[in-house]
This record gives sequence, C-alpha cells and structure tokens, in this order.
Amino acid sequence: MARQVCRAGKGTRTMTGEMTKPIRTRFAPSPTGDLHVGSAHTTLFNWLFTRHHGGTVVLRIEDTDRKRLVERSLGSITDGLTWLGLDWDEGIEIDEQANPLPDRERGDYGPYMQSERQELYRQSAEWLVEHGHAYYCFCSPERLAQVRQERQAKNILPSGYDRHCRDLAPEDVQRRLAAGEGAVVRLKVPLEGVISFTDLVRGEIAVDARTLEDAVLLKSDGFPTYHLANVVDDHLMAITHILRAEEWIPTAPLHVLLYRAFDWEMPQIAHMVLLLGTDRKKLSKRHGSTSVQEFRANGIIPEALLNYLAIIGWSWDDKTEIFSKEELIEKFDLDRVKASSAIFDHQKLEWMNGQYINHILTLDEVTARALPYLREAGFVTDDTSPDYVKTVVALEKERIKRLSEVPEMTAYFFTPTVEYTIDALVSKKQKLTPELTLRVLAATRDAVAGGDVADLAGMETRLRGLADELGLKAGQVFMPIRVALSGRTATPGLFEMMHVLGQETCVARLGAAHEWLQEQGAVTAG
RNA sequence: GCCCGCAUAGUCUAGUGGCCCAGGACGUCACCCUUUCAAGGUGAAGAUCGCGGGUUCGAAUCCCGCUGCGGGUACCA
Repeated sequence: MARQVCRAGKGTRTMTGEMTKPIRTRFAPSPTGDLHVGSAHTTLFNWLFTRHHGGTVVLRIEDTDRKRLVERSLGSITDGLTWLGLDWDEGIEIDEQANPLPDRERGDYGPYMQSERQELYRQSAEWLVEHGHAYYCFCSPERLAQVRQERQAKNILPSGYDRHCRDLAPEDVQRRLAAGEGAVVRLKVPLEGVISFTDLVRGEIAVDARTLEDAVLLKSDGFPTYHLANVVDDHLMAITHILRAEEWIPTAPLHVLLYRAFDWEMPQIAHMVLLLGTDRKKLSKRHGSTSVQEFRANGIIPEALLNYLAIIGWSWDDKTEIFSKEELIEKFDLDRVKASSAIFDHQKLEWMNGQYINHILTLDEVTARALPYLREAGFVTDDTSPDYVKTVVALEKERIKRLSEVPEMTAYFFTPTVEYTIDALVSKKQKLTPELTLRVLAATRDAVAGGDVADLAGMETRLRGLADELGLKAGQVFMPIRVALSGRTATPGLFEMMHVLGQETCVARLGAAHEWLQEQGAVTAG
C-alpha cells in the first residue's frame, strides 16, 4: 500500500512538473549526547535521499530544551556525522571539537541554532493567539498532572489536558499576563474532525481530532516546544521533505494543524523505522554500544557502519548487500524503504566490517586505520618501521573483524618475548606429550638456526623433513613452533610468520619455550 | 487504559494475484581446502508467509476481524 501511494505521488509530481522544485531536507539533532546510531540511521536516509535527488541538506540544531543540554554534545554529533561521511550544505559548523559552540554558519536561512531564533517563535506564537489558533494557559504543573491522571483513568478524550484555559476571557488573560503570571501558549485543536496526512512510506494516516491534546507550543521559559519550532523552521528554511523517525508519527497531526493555521504548505513527510535492541525495544544505552563514537572506538570502520545502516529498512534487490557510498546515492530512494522496525544485529555489522577490512579496503588503507589502535597500545611509536607494521597487518588482515582487536592479535610481533601456557604448548589435539614437545622444540630450534627463515619454501621443506625424521605428523611439529613463536594456537601461516619475526627472534623464542616447558616439568615433577 | 504504526526462518531482507509447496544475507551445523585460526568453496537444518474469515479459477501478495509486537501518551526531542 505504501509503495502505491509513493508511486502515485511521484506520478503526480511528474505530471504537474513539480519535480523540478529543488529538494531541501534537514538533520535536526538535539545536543543531548553523542550521535546515536538510530539518529545516524535516519540522518543517513535523509542524506541519501537528498544526494540522490541533487538537493540541499541543512543541519539545524534543536536546542530548545535547556534542561537537557549536554556540553560538547554538538561537537560530538557533527564529529560523528563527519566520520560517517555525511556532510551538509547549510547550517552550523564546528571548527574544533574542543569548542562546544558553533564557530560559524553557512546558508541563507539562518540562524540554524534554534536557541538563536527565540524571537521568531515568540512572534509566531503570538500570531497564532491573535488569530484564534492558540491560547495562553496558566495551569500549574501540579494541576496538569492531576488532570491527566484523572482523565486517563476515566478514559476521557483527549487524555491529557482538559482545555481549562481555552476560553478564558481576553481581558482576564491580559491582566494575568501583565501581572507577570507564568503562562504557556497552547494550540487550539479543533474539537472534532479527522486530521490526515500522507506519509511517503506508509501512505495515508488519519487521526480523529478528538484524540488530540491542546499541545504546548511555547513554554513558560520562552522557548518553543518541538512542535512549534519544527514547523516554523521547516517553513522558513524552505524544507521540502521531512524524513524523521517513526516515534514522530503520533504528533504529526499537530504539525498538520499548525501548517494549516499558518496557511503554509506542508512539506512532504515520511517516517523511518526505529532501530530496536534484541528485546525489541527502541535501541538505547541499555543495549550496549549505541553511539557512533562507541562503534568507532570498538574498531568499526565508517564505510561498514554506513553500509550496514543503509540496508536496515532499505533494500535494492534480493541479493545485493555491499554498497559503496556512491552506489547508495545512485540507487537509494523512498520507494524501497520499509515501514517495519528492525533489530540492530551487531553480528552482521561485524561481518560487514570484516568484509570491508578483508576484501574491500587495500592493505595500505587497513594499515593506516589500524595504526591509531597500535599506537594507543604502545606497540607502534615514531621509531617503528612503517613497512614492518604493514607486513604485520598483511599477515593478520583476513582475520581482523574489528580494528580495535589488532593490537591484541598482533602483540607478539611487537613485544620482545611471549608468554606460554602448558595447554597451548603441549597440544592435546595434536596428541603431544610434554616429552615429545620438548624434543620437537629442541630439534626445530636447531633446524631453524641452521636454515634461513627468509626462504619460506626451503624452511617448510626442512621442517617437514624434520617431522618425518621424528616420526611425527607435520601438525605435531608445527603447532609447538607456532605456540613457541606467538604464545597462541591461532596465528597466520607459520612460515610467513617466521619470516616476519626474523631468524634471530624465532631461534630465541624456540629456545625460550623449550626452557620454560622444562621448568614447568621440573616443578610438576618435584 | 487510550491513540497511532508494524507483522515473510533466531536476525536483516526479496516478493506489489499465477514464474514462490517462498529467493538472498548474517548466525548455526557439516564437509572441502589445510600446519593452526581465519578467509574461501560446497551443502544442510531453519518460514503451516502471525491467526481466522472472505474476494478470486488462483493470495505471502487484495479486503475485514483478531492477536502479537512496537511507538506515543511531558512546559523532552
């Protein structure tokens, strides 16, 4: 049904020629924390839609809730967007993360910080009051809470506010206002009728006006609520399409009413799906990593997160899942957007991250991106040879799932010695005993010392021959070497690893492992 | 409670009346490759298309009802 509506809409626009009207959309985050993946998802859809149609993206900051403002949040949000590769054409700009306030703006529709547009909202609210679309309300929070509770219990519609101040005498209102009594401005919702609008992905949505509350438009602190600010700004900023999250559907009729009251044309509107946790509840901090910066810290690369986010609630066909940003821009449109919420699957994100690291990015790119993590772990300094780092990354590249695990995976390439455990060294799976392992270690140390690790094939032949001599399978010889060199049972190919580690280190570690195992034997025997 | 939205395997999805006793992907399992782990390859299990009624020669697809899940219900956004 949704798609039919969408198609019908397109056709109409084509016929009337309105398709030529340039598209303008906005991201409208509230600076109340870091960039949440859910909001990144909506933003991405907004961005893809706009870029696909060659439109203009506006970044507007909705900082009208003064109590929930979080310092540095703004920088964190723009930082997250930039990291993801989502840019904007108009709006605020932050020069440095260190500076919590916007340094400058670009675009002709500013200011883009709602806190700097207070006068506009105040005037709009007053205009609505003067024209009979809104009214002043003096009710106390206590009364409001009580009324709400009563009406909900008795199932009286609308269930919130009882419109107590809706018909106050004008002179009464003026007197109380003049006396400085605290007041809010509320929307005068029609007492009956059906309010409907067309959602570009869901089709027609209709609501009985009797269920709608006289919502607050202007708060007593002089700041507007979302409802007023969003409508005023979208109109003044010439926004043509509103793409926002599903949680806004219930209040959309209020916005319809507002556009009607102002006699403004309402932008096209579409609500995107919600991202859910594994308990099917709206994704939140309780579900683990939810901010874009957390994914970044956890070694997720932006291309993978962007790609993964794109295929939640949108699909191109029945098989393609990997898309570059350019392909997404080319292919993305609202007609293939779904309306059902989706559980955020960390496993699939990780798989996709691995795809990018292992198959899509080049070795140089992966190395460059892993570098910060290696530096942070102290494994790489300015003195470390870039070529050496690259060689190490090359060895582990295909098993990296997250960049953040690179230091742990490659530690033995950067530390002088490694630590052992009996279980790893004396592999049960290879049917080895401590005695056998000691013999293997001693024999291989000599074999390696007498060979050349740079000759990969030669070394392999040599060690396979050694296995034959000892009457063992190749694996029974290789596993102790692997553990002696790395301290672990899962590593890259043995001979590549030996080559990178170097002759000297290999011989030393083989000897060290032998010595260590002998000591363990002495302890357990004694 | 009330209002709104959504409904294909554990998860993300393809599907817009016959090509579907339902295709792809993640995950799971098995096998192959193999010096380990990955990667890769092959294959398997897993969906009575939420349920019940219609419409139709024919429905996952259209209609109605129900159920389930979610969202909203603030001087938050």
